[in-house]
Amino acid sequence: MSVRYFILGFLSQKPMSGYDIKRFLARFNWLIGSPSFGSLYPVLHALLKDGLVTVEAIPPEGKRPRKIYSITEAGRAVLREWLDQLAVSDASLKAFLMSLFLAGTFSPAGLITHLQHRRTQVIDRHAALEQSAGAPDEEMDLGQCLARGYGLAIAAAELAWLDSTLDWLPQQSLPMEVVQGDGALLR
Amino acid sequence: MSVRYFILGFLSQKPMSGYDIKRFLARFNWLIGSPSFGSLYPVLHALLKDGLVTVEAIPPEGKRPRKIYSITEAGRAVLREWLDQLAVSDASLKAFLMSLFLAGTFSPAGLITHLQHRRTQVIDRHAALEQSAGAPDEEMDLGQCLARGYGLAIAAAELAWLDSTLDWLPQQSLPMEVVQGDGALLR
DNA sequence: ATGTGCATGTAACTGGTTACATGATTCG
DNA sequence: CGAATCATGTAACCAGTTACATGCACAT
Repeated sequence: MSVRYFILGFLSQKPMSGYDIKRFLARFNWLIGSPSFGSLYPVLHALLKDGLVTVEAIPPEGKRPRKIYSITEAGRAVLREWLDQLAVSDASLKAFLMSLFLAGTFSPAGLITHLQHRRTQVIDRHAALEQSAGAPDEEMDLGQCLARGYGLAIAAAELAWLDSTLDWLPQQSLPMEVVQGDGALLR
Repeated sequence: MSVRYFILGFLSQKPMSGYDIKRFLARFNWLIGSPSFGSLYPVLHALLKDGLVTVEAIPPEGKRPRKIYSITEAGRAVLREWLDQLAVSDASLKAFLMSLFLAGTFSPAGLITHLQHRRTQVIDRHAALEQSAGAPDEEMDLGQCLARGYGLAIAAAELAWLDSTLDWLPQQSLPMEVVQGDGALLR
């Protein structure tokens, strides 16, 4: 049920309609895929029933009203919980990109920790893939060879991006809120 | 039903057991995920029922027999059909990596065409993502900014890999069993 | 002898898709 | 005026996961 938390995350940024969320995600369709309306709207209804979001039908100047959803405090708590568990798990590319979208809900320090954690994961995977050629008993055909090279390239690119972002980020987050004293990851 | 064709593709390389396929795919778990046994074995049974594969219980030196599956001619035809349709569709990263695994089932010329087609797709997506900053009416928060940069980095890396592979591939005279061992192959 | 890895399998569940239905609005 | 886009929704269906069950082999 990852769509649930993903929606929750978008709504934590600003109130949106279901259609807005879909349209926004379409841009990253190739990387992570975007949920269909057939899953989006029911999830929205479920979130509403659970009290994690609220609706408001806003008629924009004589137009047909759009249903704008807003996250509640309970919703924020649930989202925070999910992010915490995501940070420690060995996340897929999809899950990580999701967490990136929600960067705004992290504290500055928490975000940096999150990226650093991801960095060690990527390094591990890159090393594992590189080693996979060393197994001499197992022959690699063209397909395995290409797939391995592709994976290595993606991992290397993500590592480079993480490094440059981790370098750039501290300068950006200075004007933001001060880190919480108790070491909590999230704002 | 992508697992079906994926399995078919692996079996087109060489006969394997279900366990073999799972173990092999685990390496790329972070990129594309690997199917669980709960889906793997039933699919294998279905393929068998449809006559796309055959089984042979091979007892390795007094050990308990393993079920080795082999692809049939009908299976090869189905796989080819799937690959054809995949090549023209706007494939996700996952589907593309799948097709890479099956590079051996392409003709040399067909593989190059496939990669070139992918290349234009990646260029388009990169351009689309880059443009998404230009929209002045829509403000980008930190999360959208990071996600966009991440997507751009991945796309750029894939493009670079495609270029170098397309450059390297034609020199590889004859198809199938290529090199084993050293990782400098795809550099 | 007991635990861990190999190896195969099944049943229940569910998250998500496909396909369909509706209506209002905007554009050529 | 008709087509396309915006916008929301429902129901059937299915792929794939989780959880469980089985049994052999091998090491500690």
